[in-house]
Amino acid sequence: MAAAPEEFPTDPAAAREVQEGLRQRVRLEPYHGPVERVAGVDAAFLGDQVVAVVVVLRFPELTVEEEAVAVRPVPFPYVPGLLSFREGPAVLEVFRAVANPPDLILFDGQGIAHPRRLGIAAHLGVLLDRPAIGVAKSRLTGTFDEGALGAEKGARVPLTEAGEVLGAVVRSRTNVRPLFVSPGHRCDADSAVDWTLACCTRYRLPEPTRLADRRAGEHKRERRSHG
DNA sequence: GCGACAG
DNA sequence: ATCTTGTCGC
Repeated sequence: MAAAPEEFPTDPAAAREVQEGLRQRVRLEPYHGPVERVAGVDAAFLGDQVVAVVVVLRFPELTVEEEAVAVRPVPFPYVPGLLSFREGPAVLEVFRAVANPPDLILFDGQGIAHPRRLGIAAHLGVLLDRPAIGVAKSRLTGTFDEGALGAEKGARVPLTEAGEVLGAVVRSRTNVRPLFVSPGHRCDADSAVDWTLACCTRYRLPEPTRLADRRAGEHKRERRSHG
């Protein structure tokens, strides 16, 4: 069954209203697991199509247990702050193909570190009703003390806005650009950072998100050459 | 009015 | 996000 149209409007103004309503369903609380499965989600674009990928890993082994792909037409333009309306429908569809529900989900984007506190990880975390974390490669909103952020892996400094803690800027690897981690749903800033770091090995991106990103690229490549 | 702006 | 090879540096 397709998502109800009112949940994913085609109009930016209506989309912002949906966010204002859903933000009230976000639950910020410590999350201590236990985690047996961690999923990574990512989306890629090919022409007018969205390629959504979810990779489920075993934790703490971080070995791939299953993956799924969904392709759908792009439903919304890219508008800063409304990313989930562009990738959300495809992501929800790909999750319907996942056999074992993951205990935790890592998204490529913001959690509550968003203008209306409903980045893609918060939005989809609520709809999927699962602990979710936003792991973004760059900042959308919020400020942080750049000088206070150490260069060593594990270093972190709070990302705030008007005194509110939105998440943290985290060094996932020594001497690499930091990640912007924020809770999406059913976790808080500290646990979000801890779980994210627990999924980081030798790369800047945590394994779940990194593998989903790689898989999305592979599917695009083969889909581009064939039919 | 002038920037900033996840992917 | 996407168009794209080799190359510099830890």
